[in-house]
Amino acid sequence: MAKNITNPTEDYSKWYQDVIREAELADSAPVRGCMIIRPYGYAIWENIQASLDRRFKETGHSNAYFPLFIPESFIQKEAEHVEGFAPELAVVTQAGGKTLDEPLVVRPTSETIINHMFSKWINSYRDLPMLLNQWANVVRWEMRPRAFLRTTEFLWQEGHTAHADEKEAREETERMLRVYEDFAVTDMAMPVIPGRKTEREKFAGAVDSYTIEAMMGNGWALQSGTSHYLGTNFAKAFNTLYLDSSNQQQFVHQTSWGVSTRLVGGLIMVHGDEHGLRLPPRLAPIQVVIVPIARDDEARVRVMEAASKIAEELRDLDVRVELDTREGMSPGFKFNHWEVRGVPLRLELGPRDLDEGHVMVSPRNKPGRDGKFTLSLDSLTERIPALLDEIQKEMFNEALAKRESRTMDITSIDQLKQALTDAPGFYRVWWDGDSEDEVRLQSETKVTVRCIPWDQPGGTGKCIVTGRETARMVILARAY
RNA sequence: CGGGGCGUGGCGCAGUUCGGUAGCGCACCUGCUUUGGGAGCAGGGGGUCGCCGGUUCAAAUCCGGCCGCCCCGACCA
Repeated sequence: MAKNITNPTEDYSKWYQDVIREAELADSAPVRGCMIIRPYGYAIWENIQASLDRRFKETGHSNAYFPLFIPESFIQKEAEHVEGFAPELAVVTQAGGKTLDEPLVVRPTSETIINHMFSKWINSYRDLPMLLNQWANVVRWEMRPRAFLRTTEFLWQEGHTAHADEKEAREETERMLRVYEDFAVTDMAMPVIPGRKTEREKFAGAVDSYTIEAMMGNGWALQSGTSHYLGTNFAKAFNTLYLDSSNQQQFVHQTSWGVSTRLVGGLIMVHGDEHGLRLPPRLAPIQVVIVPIARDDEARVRVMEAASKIAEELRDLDVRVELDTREGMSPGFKFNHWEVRGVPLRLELGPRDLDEGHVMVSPRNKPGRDGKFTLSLDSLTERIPALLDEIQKEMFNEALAKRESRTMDITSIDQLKQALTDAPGFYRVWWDGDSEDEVRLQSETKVTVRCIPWDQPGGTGKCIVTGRETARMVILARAY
């Protein structure tokens, strides 16, 4: 097995950290909970950004940038918002050698500062909808940091929109969750369950929160993206008003939505295996790596020439190719090097292959000798892009099959407890409980209501906690 | 904040019980031989042993204090 990587079945948390280290995705920082995102990890994030940014623009949003520092009083203007965020704020009280008159909060999210500006910019219904997004870093002083999944400072995008009425704002909320769903499925090859959050799990300050929930390799859930209908809560706190066509003052209806570098953690845990990282081709910084194999100088010249030509031809097709020209390393070492880093396709090219007019192809999702096959040199430009598409689909199907095999229908608390030890995963249950029931369930079993899926099975059943007949099915799981 | 563990070259660790002036594996550098699944040999560089204080002829080791990190839990994207 892979050196230096704990088997995921043995210790999942350790495996996760091992993969991050060995694939050189991130390193720990001198400040607790903070993380250095290394070039390879950052390249994945850049691909995530590029793909999402395109989708945001396609749905009419523009990027802007709001400041890192927010007056402390802003946070306090919306009651639920303060309550939710106060415990995890980093606050600057000293600057420029003086104690500040008003402390500055390092943004945990930007609803307040954005509303402050919206209230200045929005005057008329003609100014609406206002559709903004920003790529930024935020800080939340969480108690329990985990690389990528919950770091003190993290990178994300936060969309903030203002609309004339509830209907339009709710459509936006749903639209953006669908954008996240499509991104997760199409680019991350990560199946997700879109749905609504319960009262207890929703965003501090929102009327309704929606989420996409993904299952990680250990059966736990990862909240992978959220979209909130904020109603007029922030508009009221910040007086964000517009004049409608009949000259009446109205509060705007707002949304906010975000995904973060947490997605990189999701990518690791949905697809990673005992050999390390596996990246879906659409997000892989390197989609194809060519490992040249040469015994002597003469062979080296021949092989390098052929390899360079292949690399060039594939690059012309916008395939992200790396030619591993490093010398003095055995092919085996290189194979492992790229496997740990999750490169979807590896081409091995030596004198023998050249003589026979082909390359050896090793797809990362079928590691080892058994998964290898040959492709003729003249078929590469046609086959490689197609293969990348196939791998993308296979990875999604594999992840979906895994999730389905670990999703069960549960009808009682006892059955739930049994399932938690036997088969950690997602549990579909009928649910008519309230926040208190959720708290009780969590303290008893550690699971939480991940979401009320949009896709409901229909029919009714007995609620797992109250015993009442209900038409609402929810997903329970342990969560990161 | 509660529970557990750990601080010794870049990484992983041994040495601490019983004080004697720091070692192993990997990585790194040089050379030669190698190269189809993590190459071999030879040579080499790198550590005030988390910090402060104490005991002692002598402290990684003993004593006192402090700091930090990791894991598990409550909180959370």
